[in-house]
Amino acid sequence: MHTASSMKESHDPSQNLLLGALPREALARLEPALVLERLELGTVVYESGDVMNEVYFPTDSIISLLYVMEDGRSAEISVVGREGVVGIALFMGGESTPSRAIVQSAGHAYRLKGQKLRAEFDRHGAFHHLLLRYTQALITQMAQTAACNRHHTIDQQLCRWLLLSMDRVNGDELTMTQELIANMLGVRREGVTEAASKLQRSGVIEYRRGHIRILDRAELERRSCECYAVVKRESDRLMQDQAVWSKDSG
Amino acid sequence: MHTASSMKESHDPSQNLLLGALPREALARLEPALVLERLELGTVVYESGDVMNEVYFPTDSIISLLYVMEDGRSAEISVVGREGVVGIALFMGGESTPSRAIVQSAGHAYRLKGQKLRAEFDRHGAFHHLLLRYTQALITQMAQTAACNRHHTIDQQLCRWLLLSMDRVNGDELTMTQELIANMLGVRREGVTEAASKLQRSGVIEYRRGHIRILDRAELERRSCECYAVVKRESDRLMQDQAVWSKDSG
DNA sequence: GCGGCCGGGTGCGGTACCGCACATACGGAG
DNA sequence: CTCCGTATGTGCGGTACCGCACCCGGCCGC
Repeated sequence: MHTASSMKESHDPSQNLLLGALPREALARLEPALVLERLELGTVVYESGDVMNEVYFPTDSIISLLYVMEDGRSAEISVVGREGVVGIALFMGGESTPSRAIVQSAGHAYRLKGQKLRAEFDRHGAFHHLLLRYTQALITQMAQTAACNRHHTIDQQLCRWLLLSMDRVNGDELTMTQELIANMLGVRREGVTEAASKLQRSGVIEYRRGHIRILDRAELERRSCECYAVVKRESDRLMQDQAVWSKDSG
Repeated sequence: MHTASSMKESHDPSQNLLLGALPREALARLEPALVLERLELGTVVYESGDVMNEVYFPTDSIISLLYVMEDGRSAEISVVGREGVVGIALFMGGESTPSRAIVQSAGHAYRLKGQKLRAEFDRHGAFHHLLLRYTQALITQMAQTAACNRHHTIDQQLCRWLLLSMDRVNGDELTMTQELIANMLGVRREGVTEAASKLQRSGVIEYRRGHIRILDRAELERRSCECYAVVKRESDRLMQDQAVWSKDSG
């Protein structure tokens, strides 16, 4: 009874914000091809260089796009939740990317075959418009990550990362180890431990063996680098006028 | 007489590889609207947040996309030369980005009004296809930059950066100060000085007050991190089958 | 040919992070 | 309740880079 997930849940494609922003007709065309899927923590959705055959529209799961270097070190380049879609290379035309997509927080996503995706994309209606705008938001996130990696401390980046995750999950608790976070940020686990215990001592968060609860979100935002706010603002700007398009033809 | 630029030069839109890959009819439609422009070192093509009104197709100039943070520190997130176009937000639908575009190496570019760009883009032919593929290549470059910023040393990154610049310029000489390079990489000028003088002592490059000449490209590639090769390989993959499309309808 | 400016060289102390080694303790499985 | 795997805490020496201060000297303009 400590989480809602033990209760009966209802699922609907429009819980994903991209799908939810589509006009009725467009969503109706896609709906028969959307397959609800449960994604467990750590599942690799795409491996670097794999040819993609489908895309995923998360609802309550979070998927990280991770770069893995030759020596095994890694860095997260962006994170995708209900606001987005994993597998943009399928409509951008590349069929694969050199990054890995891995489930960072267990949950659900709707899977869509590449062929169906492209059929709707190629109608050049709301779906097309929406996916390109989302891609631009994703680009902003990657660019900000690049700059953030260069200039900001682990303390700041941990705050940014917690905020990005919080925005994509229900409730105020995240299920993930510090080791995992370290892999995402591309830093040592001990560095995350230190940063996290500072936050805990200050009463900003509270954690125990793989669970993190946010206690003071405002303070978290204050301690974060500007990168969180910049990405959020730009994402909101790019996605806000979906409503306008939803009224047009699909 | 120390550079070729004092001689009579010929300019043609197809010197830009994206324009050059277009089928005849498509290029013919765009050509009347393409304006050749000379871009001087340091010119700011777009400022962060500016509404874009045109895009630029470089021929022999190089334009850097730079993130500038609140405290003034900066980091290059990608670089665009004759293989690409500056201003993707215009066709992706966002109209602006939070990054600055600045001329990193003087030269020429063809300017195209946003309206004309969109008209051709919205025909959903070769131009549309080509620009989306290019955008994916750009995304790869940004992602690699993010990871590179996290894990690689200044020495490695300087090599990567020199190689990326060399690929976009005619000849074996670059005109740029170490201060400028430092801004691009987001590091101290002294750090670049040290890395560069190591390369000079080893006979890999040779420089004097704002001019860098590459003497041993193979060695430069050896000393670079993997990031250069990864980006190059993926770029080539994404752009190679332009020819296929050029034969189809424009 | 001379002065000044700007690009580059060098040294110094400080810090953030690394890699490693090992201690501790939570909390699920039995 | 006990055991044990694994998540987390901590310390230590090393390094890459930072910010600053200052010098040097090529090169341009007069």
